[in-house]
Amino acid sequence: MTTIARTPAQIGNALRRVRKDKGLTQKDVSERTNLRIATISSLENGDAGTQIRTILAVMMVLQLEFRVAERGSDQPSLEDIF
Amino acid sequence: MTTIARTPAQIGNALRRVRKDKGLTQKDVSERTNLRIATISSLENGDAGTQIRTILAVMMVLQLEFRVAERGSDQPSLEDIF
DNA sequence: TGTTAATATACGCTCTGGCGTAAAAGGAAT
DNA sequence: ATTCCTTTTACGCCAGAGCGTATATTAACA
Repeated sequence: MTTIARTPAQIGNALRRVRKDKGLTQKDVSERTNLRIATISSLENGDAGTQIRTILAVMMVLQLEFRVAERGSDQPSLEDIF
Repeated sequence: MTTIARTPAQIGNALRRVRKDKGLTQKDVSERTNLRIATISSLENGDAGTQIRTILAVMMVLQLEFRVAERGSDQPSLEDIF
């Protein structure tokens, strides 16, 4: 699954969804990143001031990565083709 | 084009490349985002402390978006299929 | 090689992110 | 309802991001 994220809120929502899908709590992520639970909460709630190092640390733990893509270039999925 | 960005440096490089491809200077981006040139420079050089609002503002101007993707899920390109 | 554009750095300032810590509020069960 | 887990919020603190401004440094290129 790949989700578009153009706003801090969209990033936060995406990370929260993945975290829950993986059965992890904010505390789990907190421990594995050495970030405060409050920081994870803030990020998931779309705080625009969150530093990129913080987001990337959480994404690392969730085994996620960013892809920088041109806006509007729709991502063709295999389902769209076959 | 879609580039993977797992580190602040990779994000900075991707944004710099796209900016130049579009024939824009840091000053151009600076004016359109109301961010200082110094901030753009810092971001492009991979400052891990850059805030997500700053990165997203620049990406907006460059008509870029993030995609949150599972690490290791290779992005199949049409060329790979046909 | 000298001029101009572009990028990188620096200084003082204000604001706030994340820290440590703690408490409050929500949620999901029995 | 109460217990337990999870998430949110709060407070004082320090470090640093981005601001305004200005000056280096580097890059192009006549």
